Amino acid sequence: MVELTRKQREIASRTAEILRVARPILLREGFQALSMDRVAAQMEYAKGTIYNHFPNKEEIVLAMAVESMQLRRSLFERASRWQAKSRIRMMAIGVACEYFTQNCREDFLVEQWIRDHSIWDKSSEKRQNLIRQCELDCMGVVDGIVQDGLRDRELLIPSAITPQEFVYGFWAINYGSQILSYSSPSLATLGIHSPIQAVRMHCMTLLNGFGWHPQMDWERCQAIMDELSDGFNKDFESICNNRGTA
Amino acid sequence: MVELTRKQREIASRTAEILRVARPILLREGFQALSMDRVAAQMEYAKGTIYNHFPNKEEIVLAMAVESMQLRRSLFERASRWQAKSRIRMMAIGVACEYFTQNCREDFLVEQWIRDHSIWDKSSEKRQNLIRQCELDCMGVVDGIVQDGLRDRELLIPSAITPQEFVYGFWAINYGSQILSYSSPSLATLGIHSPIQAVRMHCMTLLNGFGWHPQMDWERCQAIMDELSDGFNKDFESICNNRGTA
DNA sequence: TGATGTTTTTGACAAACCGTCAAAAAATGA
DNA sequence: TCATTTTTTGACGGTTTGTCAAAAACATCA
Repeated sequence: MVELTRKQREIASRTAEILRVARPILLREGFQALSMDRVAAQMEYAKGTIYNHFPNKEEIVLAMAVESMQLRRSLFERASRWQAKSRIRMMAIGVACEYFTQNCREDFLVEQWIRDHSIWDKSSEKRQNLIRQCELDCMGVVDGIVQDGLRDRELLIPSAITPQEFVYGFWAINYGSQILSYSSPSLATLGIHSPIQAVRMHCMTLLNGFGWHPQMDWERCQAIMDELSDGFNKDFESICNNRGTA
Repeated sequence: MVELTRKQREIASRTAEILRVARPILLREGFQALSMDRVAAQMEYAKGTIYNHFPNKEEIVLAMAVESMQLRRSLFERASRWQAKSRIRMMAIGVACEYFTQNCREDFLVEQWIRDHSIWDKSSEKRQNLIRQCELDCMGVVDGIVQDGLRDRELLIPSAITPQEFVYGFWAINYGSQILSYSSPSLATLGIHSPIQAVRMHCMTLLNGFGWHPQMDWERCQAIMDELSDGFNKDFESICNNRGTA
């Protein structure tokens, strides 16, 4: 049953179309403004048809989030394949995070919604698992780099924490920074003009502090990060454009 | 006009009562479940009366957030008054964060809602400013500690970032961790069993990495954090209980 | 081609919610 | 006591959600 009838393909493509229509509504006007009526009207279908694709609007949001997190995972995987010492590859993940927040802003924002329990709980187990899997995969990619660092004796993690908890710190600082820089009422007023530079500096200090070789100073760190940015830009772009094809 | 009539006092106290009723609905069932009808029914008032207190439900959420952020500010201020070297006082802020997340879980969750633009934008300027002020104050408290560290030459911040951006890193890691540990689908599955310990470790490494004296190892760090916890517990508790009196 | 059965689409419908406002009720004060 | 002000009420118009029987479109086969 690999063959799909014309009708079936039509339906499948409409699922994607719904997400395409729903996305700007969610992003620009929030979850409340995203109504089934409105999506239906905009697509010139009856409301019932939309309900054939998604049982409720929460599920639409989760479906969008799956796409976004799969994109993030792709960027992480690409970054992790960089041919360099483990620490540089770890920094490459940071570059992927920066890229994601800056160039895939909409996807980053969509990711936020899944943290809302009332949205999460109304969604199907199937999509919840897809998201869990993505999160697991992302953690796995970074954990792989850490494991390489440990194996090559370029890094030594204190016995008080697990490698995953080590990763968690970077996750938290990046994630926290992204949320704050998006939603905090005017960081500039608080004296924070370049949150991205600040996070770079903190990550460098952390990596140095944990003794991950090669150690480096700010100048060298910036040079490497910029080099990584250049190296990835084209690849990242094509990943962003070709997504959904897999 | 300092004197309030009985009626006026009645009305004022009802505002607080509304928040008391609305809070568990918001926390347990989310923003959508929080309806004016329901609050009114539960308080045995007509809906119009609730609208006399708040022009919409967004404003109720922001009012709750103001309370929560004022509590956070109080905890920060208390922590910052600890008589010790600047670095230890910085760690005291970390303890306040831990306390807030663990013992004032509901307040922490309420804080989240203000990051939702559709809620923020519908609220009154007055409450928005109250929240901005709280955030500014919190930053100010921590910045004060950093300034003391700089003045006493116990800390030297790289010229590439501002003192506020230095603070930002700690804000981000704590904030990010709180959000992740609350909403990430099962951190334990990812191998993260003690997010709080992990954050402690990362903060210690950061503070050491920036050369903030006195430098310390994990054992010493834990000892100090535990001591701070003990020192604050009673004060924090009474702050939590007496809030709203100011 | 046309008759028959299946799948898909449709939009009217009940229930719930938001925010308004004129009228009713309560409080105030002379 | 009665006139004036303040507060409360709940019915109302306009939306939204999710359902479901009927209509339309499609597939299959004689």
